[in-house]
Amino acid sequence: MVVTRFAPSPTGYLHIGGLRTALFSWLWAKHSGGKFLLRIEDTDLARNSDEALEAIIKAFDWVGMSYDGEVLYQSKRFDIYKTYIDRLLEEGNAYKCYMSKEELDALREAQMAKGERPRYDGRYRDFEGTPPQGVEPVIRIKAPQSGKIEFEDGVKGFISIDASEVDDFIIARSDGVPTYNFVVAIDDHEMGLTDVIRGDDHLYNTPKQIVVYRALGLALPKFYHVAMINNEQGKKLSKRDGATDVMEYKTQGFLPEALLNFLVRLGWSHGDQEIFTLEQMIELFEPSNINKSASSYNLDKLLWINATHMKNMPTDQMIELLKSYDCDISTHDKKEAILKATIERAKTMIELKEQIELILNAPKEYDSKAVQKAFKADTKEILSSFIEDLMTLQPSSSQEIHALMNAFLSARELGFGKLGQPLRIALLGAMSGSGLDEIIDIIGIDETKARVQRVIESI
RNA sequence: GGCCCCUUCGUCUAGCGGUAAGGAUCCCAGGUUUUCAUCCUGGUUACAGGAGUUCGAAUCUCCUAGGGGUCACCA
Repeated sequence: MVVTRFAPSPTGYLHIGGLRTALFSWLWAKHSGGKFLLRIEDTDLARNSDEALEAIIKAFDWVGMSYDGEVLYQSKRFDIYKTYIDRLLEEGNAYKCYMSKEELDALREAQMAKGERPRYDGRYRDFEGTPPQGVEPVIRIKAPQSGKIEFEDGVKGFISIDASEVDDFIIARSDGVPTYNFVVAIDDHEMGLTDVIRGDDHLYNTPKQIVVYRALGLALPKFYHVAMINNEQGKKLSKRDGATDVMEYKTQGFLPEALLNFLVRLGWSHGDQEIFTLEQMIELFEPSNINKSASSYNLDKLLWINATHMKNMPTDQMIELLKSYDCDISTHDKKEAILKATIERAKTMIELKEQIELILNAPKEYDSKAVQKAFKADTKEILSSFIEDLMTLQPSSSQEIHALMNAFLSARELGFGKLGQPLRIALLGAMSGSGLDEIIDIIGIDETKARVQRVIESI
C-alpha cells in the first residue's frame, strides 16, 4: 500500500509550492487507495508558532485535502528518537562530539580561508580519551568516508553523490534535541512511508537521510523531488509576489478545486487535458508524469481555470458558496436568472459578486461619457414610451421582454441603440453588462421604471 | 566557489529515434450576441548553442552557456 505524507514546519503560512507537493502526495495516495499522513516538523524550539500551525490546518480544510489518522507532532516524539540515538551510539554508528560551537566556527572559517568546503573534520569520530570538561556534546552519525551515495529518484532519475559530500552531521544537539535530517528518516520509517514526495530543495537532504537509514539497517522509501514553482518573472517565489498564502486565494475569490487544478498542471500533465475535477485528478495522477523542470506561476491561466470551474459548478451549489462572500441571493425568486446573467462575466467569486450587485442595486452614478454619447433629444420620450409599454403589457419572462423590445423598435422604425444604450445606462449606469431583457426580468418592471425615471430626472 | 539538478512558443505543457513539433493560456483577426462577456473559427510565436552517434535526432552522448538548489547544534 502506498503511504505518503506532507510534513510542514509551522514557521509560516502554507504557500502554493507547499500546497502543490502536498497535493501530489495526496493524489498519489488516493489514486492507489493508500494513506496520506500529516506530520508537523516542530523540532525547532524558537521558530514554531501556533498561528502558523492553525493556518496550515485551515488551508488543508479549505482545499478539501483530508489526511488519514491523527496529525503527528515531532515535538511529542523525542523519546522515540532517543531510542534510535541510543541504539546508534551502542552499535558504534554514532558518537559524541565535544567540539564547542566556537571551535566549529573557527574550523569553518579556517577551511573557507583556504578555499575549502566547510566540513566537520571527524576529530571525535574515533575518540577514546577523556572528554573535555564543561562541554555538552552533540551526537554525530558516522557517514561513509568513501564511495557513492546513490538512489533512484522518481522524478529526476538516478542520483549519485560522492560520499565525501556528506560529513558526520549532527543528529542530536548539545541539549539533546534531535535534528531535522535524523528525525525525518526515523519518522518516515516509523510511519511506514513508501513514497516521499517533496520539493527539489530537499534533494541534498536525501543522501543524509540515506546515511541514517543505512546506519539503522532500514529499507528506503521511494523518493520524488519535485521542481520549484517560480514567480511570473521566473524567479523564486517570495512574499512580494502577492498572494502566496493559500488562504489569500480564498479571499480573492478562487475556488479550491480550481487552485488545485492549476497547481496540478504545474509540473504534471495528462496529455493535453487542462481541466480536471478532483475525482479526475485522483483517477489520473501518476508520479511518473511529473515534469523535471521548474515552472512559473501564471495568473492568467489560474483565472481562466477558475472561470471554467465556476461555470461548471451547479447553480444551487454556487448560490450557497456566494453566501460566504457576503452575497446571499438564496431567497431571491430570480436567483437562477441572476446567476445565468452574471456567471459569464466573472473570473472570480469577487467579480461574480460585483456583477450581481451591479444588477441588484440601482446605479449610484452614470458614466458621463456614455450618457453624452447615448442620450439624444428624443431619448426621454423613447424611454418613457417603452416604460408605458412595459407597464401595460406586463411581460413575465426575459423572452417576452426581448420580444417586446423588438416590437417596440420595429413599430417606430428605430435601431436598437436608440433604446438599448440609454436603457442600459439607466439600469446599470454604464454601457456594458448583462443582457437588458435579463436585467429587467430580474429586477422587475417597477424597479425598471424607477431606474428609468431617475436617469431622466438627473439628465 | 564545490557538488547536484534543470533548459520545447511570453507562460503551462505534449513529445519518450522518423510528426508539417500538438494542446492550453496570453495576444491579434473574424463570426455569433442589443453592449460587454461567454462561445465558435482562424492566426503569430518554441526544440539555449556547439560537436558527435545514427540512414535519420527535440528525443541518445559529450562540451559550452544560462537558470536553480545546496553546502547550520534551521526545517
